[in-house]
Amino acid sequence: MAASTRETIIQLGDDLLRKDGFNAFSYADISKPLGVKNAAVHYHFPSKQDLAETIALWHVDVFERFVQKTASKQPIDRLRTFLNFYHSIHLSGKVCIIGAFATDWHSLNPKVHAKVQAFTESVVSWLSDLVQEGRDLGQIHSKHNPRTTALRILTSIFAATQLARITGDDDFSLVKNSLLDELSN
Amino acid sequence: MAASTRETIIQLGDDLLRKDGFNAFSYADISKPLGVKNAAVHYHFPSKQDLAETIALWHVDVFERFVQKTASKQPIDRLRTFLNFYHSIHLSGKVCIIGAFATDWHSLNPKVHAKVQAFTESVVSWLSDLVQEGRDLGQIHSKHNPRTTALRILTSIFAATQLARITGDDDFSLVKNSLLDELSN
DNA sequence: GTCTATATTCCGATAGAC
DNA sequence: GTCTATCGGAATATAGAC
Repeated sequence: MAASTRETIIQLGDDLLRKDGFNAFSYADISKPLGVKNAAVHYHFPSKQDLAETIALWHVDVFERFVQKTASKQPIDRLRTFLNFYHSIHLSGKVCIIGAFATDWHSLNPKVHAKVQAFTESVVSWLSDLVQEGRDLGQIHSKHNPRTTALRILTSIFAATQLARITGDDDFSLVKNSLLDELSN
Repeated sequence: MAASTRETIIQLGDDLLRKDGFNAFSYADISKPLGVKNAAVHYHFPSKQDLAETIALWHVDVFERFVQKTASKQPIDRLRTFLNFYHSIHLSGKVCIIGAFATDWHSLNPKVHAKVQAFTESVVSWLSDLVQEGRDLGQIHSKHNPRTTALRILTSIFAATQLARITGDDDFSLVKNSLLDELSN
């Protein structure tokens, strides 16, 4: 099925947000590829905050599907899939949405904050469960409590998508591979 | 000694850059506290890119002094001081300059990029040396190569300054303390 | 050398056309 | 329901006053 205008706007907005940052793009950057005037975007998303909120909700959806699709995998394989997903983010020239929202935090209103918080907490929670399960099964090695390990995985890999812009692709791989090496039993 | 106007601009610019992001502040935000018109800032820094470049160079200076001041410490204590420095960044409501520049990367010109790359490489290099030395002295425990461990420390702690905006202060401490726990022998 | 008045462009947003 | 013409304001930057 063809993507609706609304869906296309969300996609373009998400790309711009994660490539350039919330304050670096305008509605004109979204309307131009669509072949309409910038004001047309305001019909679908009255304010830029509304768009940001919808982008956050879209990530909730995507992650929910990711969770379901990987639910039957072994914990260590879920981790591998998670890290591969971040690798694709890096290769596409974007950064993780969590870091993008975090550095633009003070430009976003409370409604956006709430959605981003819910999304982030769901990722941390999912990772914590993965670590706990993996440890119970003897697949994952970690001396910290599950949430702490989850935070260490998440911070390292999402910062790697940022750092690699500065220091190069190799450093992304070093971070990614070291996480797997370290956590695998 | 009283800070020069130029120095004050750099300070204000750095604060705004790390609190709100490069595209979220204007010269008016800098000129207002100084009691002058926004155009006055252009005399000191003709373009915003010039200001960004100078901010990057300022961080090179600060880090150089940090390195010298901590040179006589034991590796594990240097690490502790480094992580405490990031704690103060977090408490002041800012994020690490590396992450701030990284998410705004495509808004910055090649001259800024070069300065940020030099700064970042000096931090990674310093951390790598610290890890290597610490391991030789039996103070630091790490199964990866020094650069990889350095990258894991840096990514985790700078992302923690970002993540904690979303999930709260506790998570910053969890990351920070787990790094020390894990690396200390 | 330092700052102000001003130009130009672009931004987010509203009102209203179709 | 969808998009355009347009507004008010803010952004970066230049030219020139003091």
